[in-house]
Amino acid sequence: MNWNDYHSYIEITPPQDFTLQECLVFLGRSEHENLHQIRDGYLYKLIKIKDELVLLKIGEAANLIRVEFPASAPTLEARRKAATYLWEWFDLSQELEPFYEMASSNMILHKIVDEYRGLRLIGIPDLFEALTWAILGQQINLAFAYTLKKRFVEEYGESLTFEGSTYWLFPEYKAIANCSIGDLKMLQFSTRKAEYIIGIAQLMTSGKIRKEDLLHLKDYQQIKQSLTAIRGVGAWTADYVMMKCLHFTSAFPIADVGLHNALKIQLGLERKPTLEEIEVLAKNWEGWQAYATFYLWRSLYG
DNA sequence: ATCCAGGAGTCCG
DNA sequence: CGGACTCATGGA
Repeated sequence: MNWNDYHSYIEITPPQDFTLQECLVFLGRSEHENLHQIRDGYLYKLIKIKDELVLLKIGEAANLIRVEFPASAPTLEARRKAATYLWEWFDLSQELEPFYEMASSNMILHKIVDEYRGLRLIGIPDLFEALTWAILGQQINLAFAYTLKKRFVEEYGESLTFEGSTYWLFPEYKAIANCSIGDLKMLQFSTRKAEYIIGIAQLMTSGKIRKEDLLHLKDYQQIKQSLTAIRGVGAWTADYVMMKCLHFTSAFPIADVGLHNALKIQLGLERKPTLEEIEVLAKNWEGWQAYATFYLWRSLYG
């Protein structure tokens, strides 16, 4: 991780193949998003560092990522954690050349990697958030999923108001472990979604699911099995979480409806492709299925 | 009104 | 193991 500390702000030197603007386009895809804001070309994000809410203002300065701390003077630890957070959020450890190399000769991918070059797989570093967001999105349209998330965040998350704008933090699992099914049903969660999410909050509170433990397993299949053993987590959710939270570039949520729609459009099909057809199409994506999927999702947002 | 949505669990043979 | 059924409700 390459960053410079100027005490009141920091600058991160991104790796090759990084374009902040492309990442901001993806982050700005939904009007309903309340876990970050984009204004005047700057990205605002609230994070928590040792019980303290820290607002980040992220922008570009001469090909560097500059992070300012508009709401309060940052401690050294806050500056370090901010750099670490951004490095993970934007997946800056990844070397994308092999992906672009593969994609350049791929019938489906070559056009979109050219168009969105520099886009990184925007992650969800917090495991509880990744799991919860995936479960919220199961089998309902995305607009409604965002509505549910907004209610959930604004009911159980912490917030900071600065210069007239309110910034939200995703709820912590400890705060949700004590919820009843009825509490979440009041937000229009289905019984199933409420059960799954409270169950996961309880598993995490008791230490039975931890991101570090999953990452230590290393092996793709072991981690996927550990995840799908959780009630409410099927193959799609496990791959989604491995892709967005655990940084597995080979994770592949092959049953994803958004992926199907993107492939249908890219290929000019009358219908969505079948799973068997997708397996054939993705034959050469080996090792980069997550990035291929992510770029295809991006293609759905104009 | 009708169909679909960034699925998962359960049951049945 | 593979397929059908159930959940559950907003959006287009």
